[in-house]
Amino acid sequence: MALDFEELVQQLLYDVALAGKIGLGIAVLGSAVKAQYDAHSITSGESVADVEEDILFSSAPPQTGIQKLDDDLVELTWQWLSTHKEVKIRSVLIDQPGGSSSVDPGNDTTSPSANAGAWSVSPTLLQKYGDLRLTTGETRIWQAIAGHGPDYKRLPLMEFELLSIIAAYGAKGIFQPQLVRLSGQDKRSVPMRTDRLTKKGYITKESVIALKVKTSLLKLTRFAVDASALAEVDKAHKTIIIRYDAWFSEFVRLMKENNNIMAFEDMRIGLGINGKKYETKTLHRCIRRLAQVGCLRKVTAREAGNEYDPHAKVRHTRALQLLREPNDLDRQAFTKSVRGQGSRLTTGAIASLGEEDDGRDDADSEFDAEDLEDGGTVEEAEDVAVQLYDTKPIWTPDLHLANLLYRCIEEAGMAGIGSTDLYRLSVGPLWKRAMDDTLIRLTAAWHLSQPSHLRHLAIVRDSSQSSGAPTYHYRTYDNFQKAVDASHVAWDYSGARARAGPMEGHVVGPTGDSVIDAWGFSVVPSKLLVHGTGDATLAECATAAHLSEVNPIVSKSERHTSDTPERQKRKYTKRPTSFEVPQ
DNA sequence: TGTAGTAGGAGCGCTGACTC
DNA sequence: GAGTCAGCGCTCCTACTACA
Repeated sequence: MALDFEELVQQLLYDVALAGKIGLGIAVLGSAVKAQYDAHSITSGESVADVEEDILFSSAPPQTGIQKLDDDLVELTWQWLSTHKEVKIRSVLIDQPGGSSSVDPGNDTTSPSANAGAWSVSPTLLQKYGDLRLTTGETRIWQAIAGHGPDYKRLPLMEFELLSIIAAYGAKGIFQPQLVRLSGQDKRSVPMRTDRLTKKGYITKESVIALKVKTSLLKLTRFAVDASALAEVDKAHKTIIIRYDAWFSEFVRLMKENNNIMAFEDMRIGLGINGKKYETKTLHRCIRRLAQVGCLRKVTAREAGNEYDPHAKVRHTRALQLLREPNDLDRQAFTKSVRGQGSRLTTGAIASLGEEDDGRDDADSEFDAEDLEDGGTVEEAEDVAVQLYDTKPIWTPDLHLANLLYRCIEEAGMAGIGSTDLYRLSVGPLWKRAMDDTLIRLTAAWHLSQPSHLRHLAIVRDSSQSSGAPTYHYRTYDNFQKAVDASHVAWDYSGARARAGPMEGHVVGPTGDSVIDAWGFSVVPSKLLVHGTGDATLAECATAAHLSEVNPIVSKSERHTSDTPERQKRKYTKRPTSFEVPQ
């Protein structure tokens, strides 16, 4: 159907109003004109000669109106619009909001707000009208943007200003940081106002990662586009845009299609981000947050075996398992951290983590070989998924870690407990390093870690094989003795030495144990002390320990003038690999 | 590769001005 | 006085970067 010129002007008036206070530039006007004609099946590049043959013999009515979109038509439209009683012309050189052309959609030919296919403005027109914008009256702007007349109770002034800027960016939308710069409003107030606009239904607010920051993409509700048009919008922004909502929907769909368990690599391929490091890192964060709310867990799954080669090496793969039907809370967690569950994790939240995550989640190595090698996994009968940590840890910050560990190990009885089970029972995977440190202190020299009268509280470390890899195994002193008596284990090197006597340099009491002072510490022989009394300055201690030989300040005066800079540098940077402390 | 530091986005809550 | 709006201090979270 042909487009009547009056109808075209009415449509363009709407576009001018939609541009709000920013106004419509010549480039966008041209694109809007083209879009209107495209919508009425008149292509801008169609030649008159193409339709001449049809005029006489075609059953279709002859086409009327403008057949070709060129500079003259756009300029004519501009002039016609500018004479309209409701339209005003303003100069961007005087009052352009934000003062940056880079964020001004008024002449942004890539903006899809008014066009199906952009119309490229000629340099002549750009020079003539580039600094001018068409704007219209307040009532028409309100009608176009908000869908109703001016109503500052319903839509406060500051919110309307934001809305008009968002409207000016049309279907392309605008990122919240850009909106802050353009509006000049306080950056802390803008998110709240855009939230209100979303609740009132004026705009859509989509959580995305774009411009290398996590932010929101804002669009008028009427410009909410379907998934097929998203790629075009992304192109218009000329940046990587990660849409959490779209990811989440696709994520859930893929999980359900695969019986709620799926290899991580397959998920990456399914989401179309295989080989994209940046997107993969972001996906890891989303998965971590989803695991934190208990919607899914990371598992290591054994790949289906080779039926033709039963001796083929079993391969494991990183996988994800959906634990329940995702809800709105899970969608929020996928998008962002639920407030209070980040660094301020509650004990309950920690206990519900149920995943292998000790802070390495941002790296691709988060599912690494270590996860596969740890013992204590549970193999599922059906799809051979090996689940890690299916028991909630019991540690809370008000429990003394050493006491808790002793209790867990003691409850394991004569059989003892492996390190993986100990993690699972006590602190979970999150505080692995802290627990490792405590265990090393307790067991590296277990016969010295407790004074003799508390030896029954010592923890003896042994080693065992789990999944083909050596792991530590822990028993209490009494339980280890029982295991020895039952011929299940034998006193190994450390145990034999402990039973043979204390380490060299320690004073031995009548019972063979170290002599301890009133505080429970071993008494240090006087021959090991500086001057034999233990009363010395730091410098004297350093001299006695021969630290001056490696001290760069001391050696500075001895530096030979003939040393090369490289040799001097080596001297200054020389450090001992370790200090030998006399026993 | 892991960690610490930094910058920016966003949310919470308080306060003051304004209106009814 | 109550409700609303706007501004702002403080804080947390996230992504990036430099460095060991």
